[in-house]
Amino acid sequence: MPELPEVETIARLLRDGSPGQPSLVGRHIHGASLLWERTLAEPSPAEFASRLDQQAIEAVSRRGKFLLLRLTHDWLLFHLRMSGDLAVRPSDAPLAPHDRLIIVLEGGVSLVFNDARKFGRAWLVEDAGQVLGDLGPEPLDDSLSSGDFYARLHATRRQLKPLLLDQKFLAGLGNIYADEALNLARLHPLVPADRLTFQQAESLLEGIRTVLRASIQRNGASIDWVYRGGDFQNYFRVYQRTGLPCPECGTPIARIIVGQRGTHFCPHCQPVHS
DNA sequence: CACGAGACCTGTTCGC
DNA sequence: TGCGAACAGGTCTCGT
Repeated sequence: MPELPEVETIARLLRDGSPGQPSLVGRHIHGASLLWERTLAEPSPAEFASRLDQQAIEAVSRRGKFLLLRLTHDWLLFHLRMSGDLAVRPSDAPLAPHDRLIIVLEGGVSLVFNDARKFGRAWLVEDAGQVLGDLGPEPLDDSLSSGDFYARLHATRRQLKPLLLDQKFLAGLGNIYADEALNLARLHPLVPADRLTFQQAESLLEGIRTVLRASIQRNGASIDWVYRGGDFQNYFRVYQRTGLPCPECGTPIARIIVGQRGTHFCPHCQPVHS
């Protein structure tokens, strides 16, 4: 589940709370338990426990697919990878399957990191930049102009699909939204980036922003057993719709493998040339 | 520089 | 029903 819209949804939930679910902002940390060692990227478990003590959560935000908690002295960062999830639970709730890290807060609530596949990671660091350093621009940030985007595309000959998945090129897109954005822009996933015209670059940026905004509006997409309450999966045009008719022209959606990732597109609306 | 393969993991679904 | 293969929202590292 976790690409930019899903991480944004979780960040908003943790920051603003929801009916019956308090906000995390302003809460002091009363301890932590690490149930799967490798979930903690840094520091050591012992240092983690001692440094968390006496800090409070000051702010919650997102950068790319990272969830950022600004603490009194440090930053607590999470990356959900494939199956991670963050939720607030009563501190006396029993452990659930796949719980990996629990941060106990004041007021009888805990922040729980649950992750079936164990790919997700948490960092406690003084400087968030040391973890986020290489990330490309935020796609929804107005300071990214179509001129900038065109220039970035023309700096490489890489194929569009793998390029959009590269977090150094642009932060936050994953397999779903890369496919959806290319479809909206009517661009074939294998086209070399430096072959796009200015107009095509513009419409790709437009497609990226359109699909990300639409998904955030629907609280992201929920697939399989990881459920966040979002329903953008009901609005996919190509992702995981192999063989189903293109919403634009009715041509069956094709699936190919690009960079070892399933890639979905309409062979008619997204031709290889022009 | 750019690409592909393999690793890290568990769970679900599909084909025989 | 059973069983193995394929596949899944991500990223890192290594070899060519």
